[in-house]
Amino acid sequence: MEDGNPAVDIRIVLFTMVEGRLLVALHGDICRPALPRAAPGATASLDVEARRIVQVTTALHEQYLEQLYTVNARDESGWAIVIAYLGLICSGPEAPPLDGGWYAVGVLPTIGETDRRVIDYALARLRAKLGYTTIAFHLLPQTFTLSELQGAYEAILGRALDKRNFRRRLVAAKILESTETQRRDRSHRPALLYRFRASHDRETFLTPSWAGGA
Amino acid sequence: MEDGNPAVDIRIVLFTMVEGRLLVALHGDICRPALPRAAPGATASLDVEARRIVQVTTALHEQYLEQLYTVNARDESGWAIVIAYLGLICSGPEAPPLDGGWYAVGVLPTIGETDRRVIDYALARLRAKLGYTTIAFHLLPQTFTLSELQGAYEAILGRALDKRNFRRRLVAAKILESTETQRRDRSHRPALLYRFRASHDRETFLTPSWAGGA
DNA sequence: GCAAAAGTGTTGTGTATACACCCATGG
DNA sequence: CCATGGGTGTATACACAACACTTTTGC
Repeated sequence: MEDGNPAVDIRIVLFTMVEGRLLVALHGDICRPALPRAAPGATASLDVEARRIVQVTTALHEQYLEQLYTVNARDESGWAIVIAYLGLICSGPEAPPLDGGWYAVGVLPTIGETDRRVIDYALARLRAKLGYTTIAFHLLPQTFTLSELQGAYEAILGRALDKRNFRRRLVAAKILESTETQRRDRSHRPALLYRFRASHDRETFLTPSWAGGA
Repeated sequence: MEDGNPAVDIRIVLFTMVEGRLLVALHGDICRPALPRAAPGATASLDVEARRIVQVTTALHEQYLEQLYTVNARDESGWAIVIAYLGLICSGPEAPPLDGGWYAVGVLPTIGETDRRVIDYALARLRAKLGYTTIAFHLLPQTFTLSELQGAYEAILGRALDKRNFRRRLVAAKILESTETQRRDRSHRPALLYRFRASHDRETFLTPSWAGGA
C-alpha cells in the first residue's frame, strides 16, 4: 500500500461434505489458520485466479465457484481489498489432503475477523441458494440416494427437513432421474440411486419466483 | 499496472426516477459518457469511497447504496478490477444537475462494454429486489400515492401490474401507513398519501421465503 | 355529464406444511 | 424377529393471479 493501488487479495471459502458434515478448508499451520488466498496477478482474470487457488490448495478441481463479495480488511498487514469466493468440491468418503485442515462449520478455530465474516457470508449465501438453485449437487458425487441429498441439505441448513416434503419437491422440480441401480448399504431396505438430468447442466434452475408475477 | 497490485476502480450505477421513468447517471461529455467512477484511496473504505463518488457526481446524498459485484475489465487503459455499486436517489420533479446526463434505461448511448454489463446487472438486481425488499422506496419522496409507487415498480420491471393485487400486497406487508392527507392532482378523485412506517427503517424486510420452511 | 384516476372483493389455482405408517433387508 | 433406514399420501393453510365496477373530482 505504499502508493497508488491498494493491495488486492482473493480468498476462497471452500466447502466440502464428508460423512454428512459441512467442512471448510483452512490453510496454514495450526496456530494461524486462514482462508486460502492469493493476490491476483496483472494478467489473469479474477475467476481464473480463484480457480487456480483452489487447485493449489487441494489437488482437485473445484466443481463450483462463485464470487461472493468484496470487502476491505484491516487484517494483519494494513489495509487491503478482499474479494471473496465461494467454492464447492465433492470429496469421497474422506476429505482430500490439504496444507492445513478441514474444519466443521460452527466449530471453527480462532481466525481473523475478516475471514470469519467472509465464512459467515458464504454460509448464508449457500443456505439461501439451496432454496432456488441446484447448488447442493456440487457437494455430492455423480450418483447418490435421496437420503444423502437430504442429509446434505440438512447439514447446510442446520435443521431437519421433512422426508416426504423434501422428496416431493425434488421430484416436482424434475431435475433428478433414477438410475435403475440400487445401493444395499447395511441392514435395511436398499435405496435407489439418482443422478442429475443432463439437460439441467448443474447450473440452470435459477428462477426466483418474483421473475414473473404481479 | 506497472507492477504489484492491479488497478482498482469503483463505479456507481446511480438510478433515479423522474416522471415515472428510470434514469441512469452517466458522467463526462456527450461523446464519451461513462459511469461515475473513482479509484479508492489507501485510506477510505470501499463503501465510504462509493458514497463520496455519489456526492461528487450530484449534490445530493444517496439514499441507498449497495455493492453489486467485482469484475475485471480490459476497458480503455489496460486491465483493471472494477467494483460495481448500485445507488438510488430520490429526485424531485426533475433530475438533479450532473456533470454529464441522465439517460433512460433501455435508451442508453454508446458506452463501454464493461459499463453496459454493469448497468444490466444493476437493473437485474434492482428488479429482483423489488420482490422481497423495500428497495423501491428509496426512489420516492417521503410521501407518495399508491399509484406513484406502483408506477415506480412498473417502470423498473418494464411491465404493467394489477392495481388490486399490488395494493393488497403492500397493505399485507404492513410497511405503509397512510398520512391523513390527500393530494388533489388534476380532474379526478384525490389520492391518499402514504409514508413508510418508521419501524421498518427502509432497510429491513429482507426475509426470503426459504429462510424458514421445510 | 364526462373524462380520468382512485379505490375496492371474490374466486380459483398452486404451493408449502404437518403428519404416520408399511416395506425390504441383514443380522 | 427385530432393528434400521427406504419409501409413500392426504388434508390444510396461505400466497398469487385473474378479473370489473363504483367513487370522487375538475372542467
